[in-house]
Amino acid sequence: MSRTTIKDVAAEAGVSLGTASRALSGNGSIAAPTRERVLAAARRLNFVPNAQAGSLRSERTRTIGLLIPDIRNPFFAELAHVVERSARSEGLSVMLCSADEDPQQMHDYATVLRRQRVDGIIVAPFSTARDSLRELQGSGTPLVFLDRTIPGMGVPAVVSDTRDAIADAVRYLVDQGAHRIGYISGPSETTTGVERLAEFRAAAAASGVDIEIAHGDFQEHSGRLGMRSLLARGVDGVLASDSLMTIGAFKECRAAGVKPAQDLPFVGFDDIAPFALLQPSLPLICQDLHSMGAAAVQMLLTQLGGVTSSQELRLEAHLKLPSGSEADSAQPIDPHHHES
Amino acid sequence: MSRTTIKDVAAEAGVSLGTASRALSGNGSIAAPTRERVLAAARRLNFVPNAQAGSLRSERTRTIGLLIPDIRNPFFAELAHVVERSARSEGLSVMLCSADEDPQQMHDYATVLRRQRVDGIIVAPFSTARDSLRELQGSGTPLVFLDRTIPGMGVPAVVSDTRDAIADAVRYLVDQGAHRIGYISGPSETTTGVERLAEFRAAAAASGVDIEIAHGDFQEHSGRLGMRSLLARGVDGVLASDSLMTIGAFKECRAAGVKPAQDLPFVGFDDIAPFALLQPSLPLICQDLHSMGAAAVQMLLTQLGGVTSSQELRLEAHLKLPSGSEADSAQPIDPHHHES
DNA sequence: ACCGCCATTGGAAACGTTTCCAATGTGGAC
DNA sequence: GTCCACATTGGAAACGTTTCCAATGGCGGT
Repeated sequence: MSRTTIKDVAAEAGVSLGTASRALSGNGSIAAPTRERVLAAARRLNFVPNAQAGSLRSERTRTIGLLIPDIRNPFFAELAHVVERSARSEGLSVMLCSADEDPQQMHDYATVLRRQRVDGIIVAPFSTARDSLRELQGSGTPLVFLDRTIPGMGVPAVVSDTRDAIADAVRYLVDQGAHRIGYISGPSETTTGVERLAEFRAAAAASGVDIEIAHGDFQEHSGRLGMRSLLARGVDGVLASDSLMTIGAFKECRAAGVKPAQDLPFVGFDDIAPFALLQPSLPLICQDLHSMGAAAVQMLLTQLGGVTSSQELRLEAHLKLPSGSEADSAQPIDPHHHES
Repeated sequence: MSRTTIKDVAAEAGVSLGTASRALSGNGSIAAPTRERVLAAARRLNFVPNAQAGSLRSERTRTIGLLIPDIRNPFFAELAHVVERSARSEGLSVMLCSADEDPQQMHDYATVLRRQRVDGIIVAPFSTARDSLRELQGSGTPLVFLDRTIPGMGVPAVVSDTRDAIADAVRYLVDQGAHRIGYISGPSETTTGVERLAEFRAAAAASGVDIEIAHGDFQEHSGRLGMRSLLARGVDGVLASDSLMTIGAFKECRAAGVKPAQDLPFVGFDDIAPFALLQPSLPLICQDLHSMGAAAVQMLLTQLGGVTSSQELRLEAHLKLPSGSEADSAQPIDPHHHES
């Protein structure tokens, strides 16, 4: 049993309960020999402190919440991994919540996290979850938005700046001979959905190319439907605006007997591992996931330190073209194996 | 601020603290009108109970730990999602820990979960983490093994039974003309690594075909190395024993100018979404992820109920062949869009 | 030698729930 | 009419830490 409490440790070490606590938590002054004696006793008794009791008194849980739309989305899985590592290295545990792109579920999770009294929350929000998030904000929980944001809430955010990458993508599609570019957009409830669409429109206008828009919801299925609709509208180039819709669009092409990136100029989104299997490889808009996750944790830490800010950090995304296909790069086939 | 406590709610409702608690938690008898009054008061005050305080007294956290090797592995991402959903529907929160296939990290997480006093833990273990897990077990935390197990620990487990699927895969490769089949194995620290290898050996022996083994570690990189080694050894058919190594093996083929499943008969592992993008599509050994995750949660619930068992549930995996490629099935190209 | 400061320690309060126990009231059975 | 069982409620203890406060002792400065 872990029925061992700090009281037992104190007795074993021959000190008072308060002293034992100071030795174990590292707060308050304590003589080195005493600390050693307590630590030894704790080790001997295989003592593991009760986090509930500690948090109750100290009002800090050393735990943060991570509220993402869907862990099955490889983009968010990778992001979750990065956040988790960063947090861990700061001594924070992460409670992961995957809301299935559903505002109601996001609301429920927000309550769970509030009940758990997490020290702070990193969230990729929908605008339709604004009320739930305001509630959290009102309860004093430090928030950081990641990947997406909700303008006007005064919450600091880490997002990608996709303007140039999308412009590059449009230029690339035009170079490939496209005159009528289809775009599969994300939902208007997300800033990524709205902004990327606006950036695409602007870029297309600058290039003087025709466009067709299919409205999607960042799920694979809508990628399929979007591509189906765009094909019916006779586009000769397509840009999908997230990884799952890229997968869906790709599948639909296949079902329609069209080879994306060969028969049909195509640019996908997010550099997730399995895309590297595709032959010929896909042009992709890549986000700097690692920096995003790490930055979000740092921002949250800043807030936990009592500093309130509403800074928005924008990290450049970029267009990544297939290595050898356009003969514009003489790079080796197998540069370095381990991607991390 | 969420400075509102149950005491405030009690005052607002004009009842004692104990009564308020009974009304809110649903334990103990309480008159319906009283309960309504308390609930109304709680709503009015926007009261969210402090989980730490409750757990401290009740010795239950309504939280379980999920300890998996790597959330970036789509197999585990999907599994995590299923577990999370099942747990949530039982009113349990999940604390997700991703150990990067590293026993030391698994040990650290085990301590974190113990400190958090989670009610139980679902874990996909390495045998090298046996000591950490014994410690958990010794502390009285209910455990369930998922995907992998450690024999002899008396911990209930949910695993795939891959014997028949692997035999089918070997037969398939032979049918494709293979005489010397390469196998990329998982690490010997996992039961999945050991058992699948044994099953492969047995199936190959039964088919009278030559084999070559490359030892991997369930990471993409080792899939590459494994495939490289196997190609050098002149195999004419390959089976990779998990999803990440399938990705690695696939990439290596590409780098070597060999088309897997065309030039080289190939069977991969796990039916993860992006594999569906491949053209021609890959024969895959598929596990019943959904049932596995749900069963693990149910098993853990049983244990939380005080029943100790060491039951091992084995769910059949199966070989899934490319739909039309072998002309053995006349199925539509696009059966149903939404996979969940 | 005396005083005061600081480091160290012990003791106890406090955190916000749940749950145990006792007190009260209400209804039915005899 | 009396008594018992039961439902409901109030009050208080308990959970295991952290942290505040006060007490002790040693040490250097004067």
